[in-house]
Amino acid sequence: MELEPLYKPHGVEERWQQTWESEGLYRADAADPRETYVIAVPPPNVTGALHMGHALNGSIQDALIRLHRMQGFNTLWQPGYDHAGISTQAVVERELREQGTSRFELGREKFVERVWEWLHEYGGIIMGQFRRLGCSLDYERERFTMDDGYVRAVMRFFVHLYERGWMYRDNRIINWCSDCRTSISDLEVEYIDVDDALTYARYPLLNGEGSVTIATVRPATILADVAIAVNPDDGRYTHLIGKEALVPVVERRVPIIADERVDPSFGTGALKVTPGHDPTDFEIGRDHDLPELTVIGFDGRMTGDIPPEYEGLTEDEADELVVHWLRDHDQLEKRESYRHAVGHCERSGTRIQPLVSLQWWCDMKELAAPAIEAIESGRVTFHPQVQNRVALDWLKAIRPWNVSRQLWWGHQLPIWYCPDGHVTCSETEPDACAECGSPELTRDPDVLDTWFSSALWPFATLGWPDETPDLRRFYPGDVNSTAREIIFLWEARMVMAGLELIDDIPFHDVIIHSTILAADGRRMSKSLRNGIDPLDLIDEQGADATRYGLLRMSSTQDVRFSAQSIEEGRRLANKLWNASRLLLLGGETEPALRPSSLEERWILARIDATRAELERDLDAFDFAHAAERLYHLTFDDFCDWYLESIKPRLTEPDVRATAFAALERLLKLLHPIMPHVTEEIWSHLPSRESRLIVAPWPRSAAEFAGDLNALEDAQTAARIYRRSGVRINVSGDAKRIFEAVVRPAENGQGDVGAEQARLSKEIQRSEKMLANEKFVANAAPDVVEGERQKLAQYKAELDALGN
RNA sequence: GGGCGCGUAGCUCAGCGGGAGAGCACUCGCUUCACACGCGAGGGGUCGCUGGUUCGAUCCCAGCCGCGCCCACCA
Repeated sequence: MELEPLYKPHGVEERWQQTWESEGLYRADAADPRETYVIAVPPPNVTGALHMGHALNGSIQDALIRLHRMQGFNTLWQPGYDHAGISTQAVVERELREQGTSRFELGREKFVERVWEWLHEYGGIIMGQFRRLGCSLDYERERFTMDDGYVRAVMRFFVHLYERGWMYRDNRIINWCSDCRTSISDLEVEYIDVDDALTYARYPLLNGEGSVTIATVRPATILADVAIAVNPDDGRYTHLIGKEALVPVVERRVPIIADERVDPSFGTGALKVTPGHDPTDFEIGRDHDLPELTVIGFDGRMTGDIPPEYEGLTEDEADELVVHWLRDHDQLEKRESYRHAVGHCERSGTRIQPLVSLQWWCDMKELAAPAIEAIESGRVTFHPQVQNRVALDWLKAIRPWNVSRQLWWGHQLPIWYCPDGHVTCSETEPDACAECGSPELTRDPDVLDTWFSSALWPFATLGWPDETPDLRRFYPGDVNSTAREIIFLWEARMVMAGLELIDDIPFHDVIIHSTILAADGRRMSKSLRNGIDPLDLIDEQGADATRYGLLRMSSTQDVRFSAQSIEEGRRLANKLWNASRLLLLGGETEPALRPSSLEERWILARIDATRAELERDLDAFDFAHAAERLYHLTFDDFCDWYLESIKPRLTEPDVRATAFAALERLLKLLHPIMPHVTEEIWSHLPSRESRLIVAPWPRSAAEFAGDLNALEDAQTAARIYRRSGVRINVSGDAKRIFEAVVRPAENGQGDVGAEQARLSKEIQRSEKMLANEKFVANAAPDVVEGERQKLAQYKAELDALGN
C-alpha cells in the first residue's frame, strides 16, 4: 500500500469500523471469565440525531471501553434507545397535523401503530452515527425501552412499588402543559423570567366596613378563590382572622385564615388562596380543609362553576375581563408591572398550568434512603466530586414523583379499575377485579413518565427481571457518563432502582461531563442556529480528530467549543502517520526491544512514564490532560527528540527494531482516543499478532525508569546553541544526539547577549531568594535545595557561554 | 431567596503557595531526503479589584465587581 504524506481519515475510518464490528471485536460474552468492565450508554431518544453532547460522551465512554478492553477486561458497552414519550409522540402528532388529521381522529391503537411505523422508518439513527464516531458498543445487544422484554421490566417495577405501598393515586396539584396535554414532573419545568402585571384587588369584608387588598399576577384565578390567608404574626391583619370576605366577580364568601407560609413582605401581605391553581395555595388548602375549585381546564380555557361570559375564554382573556370587573366595581386598587420567574414546559416552552388532577404518584422517601447511603459511603461517586453534594441535596429533599402522563405513547400503567372503582395492579391483564371479582375492568389510560423506564436501564438491558447469565455477569456495571441536567432525572433514579430491585448499585462512578457551549458562550441550540453538527466535524476532520478535540476541550466545567482543538487532533493524526512513514519507508523490521543508546532507552522511559500518567488521568476521568499528554509525547518526545536523534542510524537493524517497538507502544497509548489512525498504522507494521483494538496494553517498563533525564545534556546544549549560537562542549551520547538534532542552518540566528542577559536575570532572582534568611529558614528544605540547584545550573550555563 | 462554579497571553483553556504555561493566532529563520497539517527561534500577561495571612500569594482567607449554572411554592 502506498503511504501518502498526508493522512486521509476518510475511508480508512469506515473500513476499520466495519472490520472491528464484523470481526466481533465489540462483542461481550457472559461466558468470558475475565473481570468485567461495563458501561451502559445513556439511551438517546429514538427520534434524535447525534449532537455535540452525544459526541463528547461517546468519545469519553469509548476511550474508557477501549482502554479496558486492551487491559484485558471483559468489556461490555451496552447500546440502545429511549422511547422518549413526550417528544416522540409530539413528532408523530406534528406529522399527523401536516396530513390534516390528528391522533384523536386515529384513535389510540392506530396512533400507537403509527408511532411504531414512524420509528421503523425514521427512528434509531444514532447508533449508526455512534459507529461513525468509532464507538465500540456491542451493537448486537441493542435494546429499546419499549421492546417486549423491557416492557415486562417496567411493569414489574411498577407492581413492585405498588405492592410496597409507595405507588398511590391522588388528586394533587400537578404541572400541566396544555400544549403537550399532559402533566410533567417538577424536573421538566423550566423557570423563565416573565414580565407580568401585579393586580391589586380589594375584597370587601363581610359584616363590616372596609376591605382587604390582595395582589395577584393571575386575576382569572380569582374565580377559584376559596380563602384569604395572612401571616399569623402580621399585626396589620390579626383582627381579620376568622372573619369573611367576598370574592370579586363570583361574590363568594370565603374565610380569612392564618398561615405562616404567607410572606408579610410580599404585596399587601394578604394572599388570595386558590388551591386549584397554585402549588402553595394547594398545600395551604389541604391543611385548612378548603375546597379545591378548578376554573381553568386541561385545554387552558375557563371552565367550571363560573359566570357564563367566562366560559371558554383563555386565561389572558379572562384576566382582562376580571380586571374590567374590578375597575367597574371600584375594587381595582392598582396594577403594576412585575417581573418574576414562571414555570414553563421545557419541551414545548408553554407556560405551565398548575392544576389539581387525579394522578399516580410514587413516594420516593424509602427509595432515596439507600441511595443516599450509597453516595455518602462512596460506593457511588460522582465526578467532579461537587456533584455528590448536588445529588445528595436533592435526594435528601426528595418529593413524591408524579409518574403518570396523559399520553398514548409509552408504557401504559398496569392498573385496572372495576365499575366500583376498585384498583387492580397487575403485570399482565387480570381477569377480574382483585377486590370484588368483577370481570368488567378498564385499564388506566395513562402512560408512565419516560424516566420511569430509564431508571431500569442498567439491568433491564441485561435481562432483568429474569436471572439471566448476562445480568449475573455484567451487573453491577462500572461507569455511567452523562450530562449534568439529568443527574436527578436519571442518575439518582438508576441508583434507587438498582438498590431496590437488585440490592446493588448500578455503577460505581458517574462522570458528569462538560456541556459544550457554542463559541459565543451560549448553549448550542437549533433556534439560535449556533450549533455545530459533530457529523460535519467527522466528515471534515475525521472521527479521530473529533474525538481527540472533544476530549481535549472537555473539563470539569462547561466549555466553549474550540475548533482549534479538533484541528490539533487532525494534526496529531497526521504527525503519527508521518512518524510511522519514516520508519516504514526504510523497510520492515521485526519490532524488538534492543536499545543500545541513551536516546533509545530514554524514549522507552518517556513512553512508560506517560503510560502511567495517562492511566492516572483516565482513572480520574481527566480526559483533557490525557489528550494533552499524548500530544506532547508524540510531537515533542517521540518525533522532535527521539526520531530526530536516531535518524542518522535508522539503517541499523537494532535501532529500527527498537523504533518499531517504541512506535507500537505509542500507538497503544493513543488507541483509546484515536482508534482509527492507530489501527491503520498498526496494520502496516510487521508481525501483527492481533488487531490493535484487542492488543494488550503496554506493561510497565520500570527497567528504563533510570533514563528519564538522560537527554538533559543534549537538550541543554541544543537550547544554548539555538539561542546563542555558542556550541558548548558535550561528549559521548549527548554529543551524538546533539549532532543529529541540531542542524547547521540553525546557526547564525543566535544572540549570545540576549541569552546571557536572560541567565543573569535568573541568577539574580535566585541569589536574592537564597540570600533571604527567612526563606532559607522557613521554606521546605527541598524547595531551598531545588533553588540552589537551579542557581548552579544557570551559572554553569552562563559559564558555558564563555563568561 | 439558597447553593455551586468561573474571571490567567489576541482566542480557547491548563496551573492553584516558591522561576507565569499549552494549543491556536502573530513575528523571524528554515523548499532539512517522515510530515510546511512541518522544524527552530521569538514577541505578547500589573493571573478581575481591594484588603488580610505568609519569609514568599495567580494559588489560601475576607470583601467587592463582572459572568454562568443548578435548586426553590413567594402570590
